[in-house]
Amino acid sequence: MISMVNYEQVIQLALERGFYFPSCGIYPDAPAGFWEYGPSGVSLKNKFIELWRRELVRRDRMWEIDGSQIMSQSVFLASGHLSSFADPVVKCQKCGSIFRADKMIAEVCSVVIPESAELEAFDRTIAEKNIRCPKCKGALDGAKKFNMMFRVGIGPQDEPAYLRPETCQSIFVDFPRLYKTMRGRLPIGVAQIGKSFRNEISPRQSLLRLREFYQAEIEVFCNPGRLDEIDGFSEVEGTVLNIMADDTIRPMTCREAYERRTVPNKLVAYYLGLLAEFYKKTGIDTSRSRFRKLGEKEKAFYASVAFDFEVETATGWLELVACNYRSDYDLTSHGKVSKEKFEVLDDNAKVLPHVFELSMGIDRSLYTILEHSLREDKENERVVLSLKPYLAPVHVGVLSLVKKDGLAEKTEEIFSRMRTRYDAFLDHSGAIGRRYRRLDEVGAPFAVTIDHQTLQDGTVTVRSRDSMAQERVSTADLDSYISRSVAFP
RNA sequence: GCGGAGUUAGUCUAGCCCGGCAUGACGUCAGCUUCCCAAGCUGAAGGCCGCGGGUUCAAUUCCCGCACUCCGCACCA
Repeated sequence: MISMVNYEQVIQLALERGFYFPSCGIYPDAPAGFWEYGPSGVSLKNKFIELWRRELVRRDRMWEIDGSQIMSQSVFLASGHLSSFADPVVKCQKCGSIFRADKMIAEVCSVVIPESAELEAFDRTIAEKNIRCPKCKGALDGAKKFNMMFRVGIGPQDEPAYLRPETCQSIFVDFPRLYKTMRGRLPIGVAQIGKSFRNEISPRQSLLRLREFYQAEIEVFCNPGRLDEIDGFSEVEGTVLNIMADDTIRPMTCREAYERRTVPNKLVAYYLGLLAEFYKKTGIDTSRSRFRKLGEKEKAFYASVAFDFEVETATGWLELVACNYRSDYDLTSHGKVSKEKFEVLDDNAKVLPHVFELSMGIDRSLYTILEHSLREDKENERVVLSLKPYLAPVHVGVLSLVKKDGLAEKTEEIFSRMRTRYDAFLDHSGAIGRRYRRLDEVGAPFAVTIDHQTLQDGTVTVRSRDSMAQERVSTADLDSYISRSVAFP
């Protein structure tokens, strides 16, 4: 009857209905890992971002900024990306093949050299063991670092700079100014939505692994001595988190998670709670989600505690948000390199804030919303995108039952009253059932149909997407009906 | 990056072995008809058959290279 969908069906819908599609598609040299959002995708994305603003930024009274995508070399010297965000590679002088140095050496002669070792270590082993190109036996060049950041040259001097590999660096860099000018008090969240860039070796699966992608990041600056003093904690203490630690998933409330020390402090428990409540409202099936506590080896080098928020999709468990307690790693290193002071006054004492981060992948979240919302309704021979009404690219379709007898004109009159307030879609042509099905596929929760009775008594039918049920509504009440139905929660 | 499979209209697809004007369906658009759930009829638009090279009188078809997509592996701040 109603069946779940797979990855292919989501891609198909995305391509056919203008959600997203490959970038530069008409040219043969289109690079992998770049996708664009079409009209339906942009509309969904904008609404998703609005929900994020409501549920996280405004709810927690965070500051939102919008930083540069290109940042100076010094930023990444301080952040560690210049040295650490890179893989060691060697190139064959003869056939030009490129290999991961550590992997190739381990494979050929079983000598294990850590990825982060000095480049000389790879060169030395290659020379000692006389390692040649595994493909053509040619001589190998010296090892180099392949940095995953995109380098750009600025001005005629080609000054080195980089496309940011994560949005949060501008938040750290801007923190001292923000704190002074915005009258800050700890704890304070600073949020940012924007693009980040990573030169992935092998981008895959459309929106799931991109070279240019959207992040919504929140950095919460806090006093490490007062992590259990969180005003809003009572608001989320009953919120259930599916926490996965030691390979088992256990649902527990934020309060339980904190009291059992599964989550280290109230501040982290509070933000995981906010995040869980946000995702519930996106329409993602959160019964198939988990906060996976990362083990020592999996964590990023700056994280002392880390949870990945993951959701089960047709492609397996997918990481949507990385939640890292970054301690004072970032502010300390930016302080050292820039000589800027990052200490602030809290509770009459000077303190270097710690940072807890929620780093959200927007593209992956949108994919998951589509996958979890898409249904094949075999009984009614239709494909339905059951998006939350407030996220739907089209709020309401406005249809004339037939074009003649003045119905088209009446329909346009009703449409023009709605079009600046809602994402409304006007359609006169074709069989009415076909037009309903088309709207079902872009997730429009309602369709308003103007028929002969409309001309007599001023009522229209409102057909709802999920139930296909219809009711008559007076045109005088239409605005409040739709506005109530598509309002954010 | 490695191994495998693919790439023909918006989408899916036939043709490829065996070289000779590019198939069909769905969708889209217009008209007629019906008037509340993908009905029917008529018509139309839409393709350098992924890109580049080679063989050939002639390449969607055979050969080589590349790009991209998908699946596994690896990678994944």
